[in-house]
Amino acid sequence: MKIGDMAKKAGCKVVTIRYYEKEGLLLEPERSDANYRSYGTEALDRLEFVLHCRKFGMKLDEIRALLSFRDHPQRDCTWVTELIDSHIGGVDAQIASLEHLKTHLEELRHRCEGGLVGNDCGIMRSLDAPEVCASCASSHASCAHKASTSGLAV
Amino acid sequence: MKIGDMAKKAGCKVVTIRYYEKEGLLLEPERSDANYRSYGTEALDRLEFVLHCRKFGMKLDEIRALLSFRDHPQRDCTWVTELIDSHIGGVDAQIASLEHLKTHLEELRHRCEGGLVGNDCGIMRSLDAPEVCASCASSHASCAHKASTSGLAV
DNA sequence: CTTGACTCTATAGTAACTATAGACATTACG
DNA sequence: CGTAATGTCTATAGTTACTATAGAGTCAAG
Repeated sequence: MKIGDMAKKAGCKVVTIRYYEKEGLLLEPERSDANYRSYGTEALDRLEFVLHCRKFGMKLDEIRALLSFRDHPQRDCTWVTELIDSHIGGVDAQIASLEHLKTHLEELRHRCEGGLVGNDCGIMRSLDAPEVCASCASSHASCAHKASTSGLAV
Repeated sequence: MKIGDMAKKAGCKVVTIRYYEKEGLLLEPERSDANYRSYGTEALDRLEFVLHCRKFGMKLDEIRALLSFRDHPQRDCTWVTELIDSHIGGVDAQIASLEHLKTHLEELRHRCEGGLVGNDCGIMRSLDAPEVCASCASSHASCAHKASTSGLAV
């Protein structure tokens, strides 16, 4: 199986496979006479594992750890459940933060119903000096987590 | 006002100010004899405008456009409301995607209640070959938007 | 046999910073 | 007044998970 075939089967791009290989997530495959990568079904399984993990929002570092666990299953997989738990927590925090942001954006949106002159636009004025909302001023509950990529879907 | 003072007043880091300057969001300030940046209140206002926009999740490119609108207010600010609207849409999509991801993570989490042996861990098995969920298989509704930074809070 | 599709490597770019290094300036303390 | 801590300067590299590009070699179909 050549790299393009595997990409098609796994539903990812060719460059992604090469990238994962360079990152050490995928093993270096055999090469053909023409130096083309040649894969078997095990390599495809491994790639799909990685892609599934990505869909669950895991970072490459975390996937690296999961792969080594997959390669050498130890006694206890407690840390795997902890990883998932912490992911759920992170997703919760992101959702909360986005909900909060949304209320602010909607508030901002209602400052201007369009067509107003620029130097009297309510939105622009609000961007100059927005009111502080209670939950923004007092707590940092919704600001707790770091920015991270989202937009992953299963 | 030196750069550190302004950073303190605006609540951002010194490096961020220098970065925004290099990106053309902030004007190049006067310099002291020792080549230190020296700012007035206008510079602080502009910085705060930028930071407010960032809290609303806007990209530096968008802020650049808003700044030039701020500098030269034209007749019509319709595009500002459109910008906000599209941001609200983006946030909605992100929330939907994260909610969807969360259900999958929770589903995954329940595969293993901890303490199981690695090579029979339900989570690991699911990562090898997860079931396809209806909304994942059929539609790409929740996968529509690109990954982007979130975690912004006002 | 040539044309188009596929593969290879290496490098640079993306977004919005963060971190580091090395040098100079200023401020506080004793 | 000296010195040590802090603040400022520039330039460069690193972060994440890819994406894009260039230039060259390989393969399959007509």
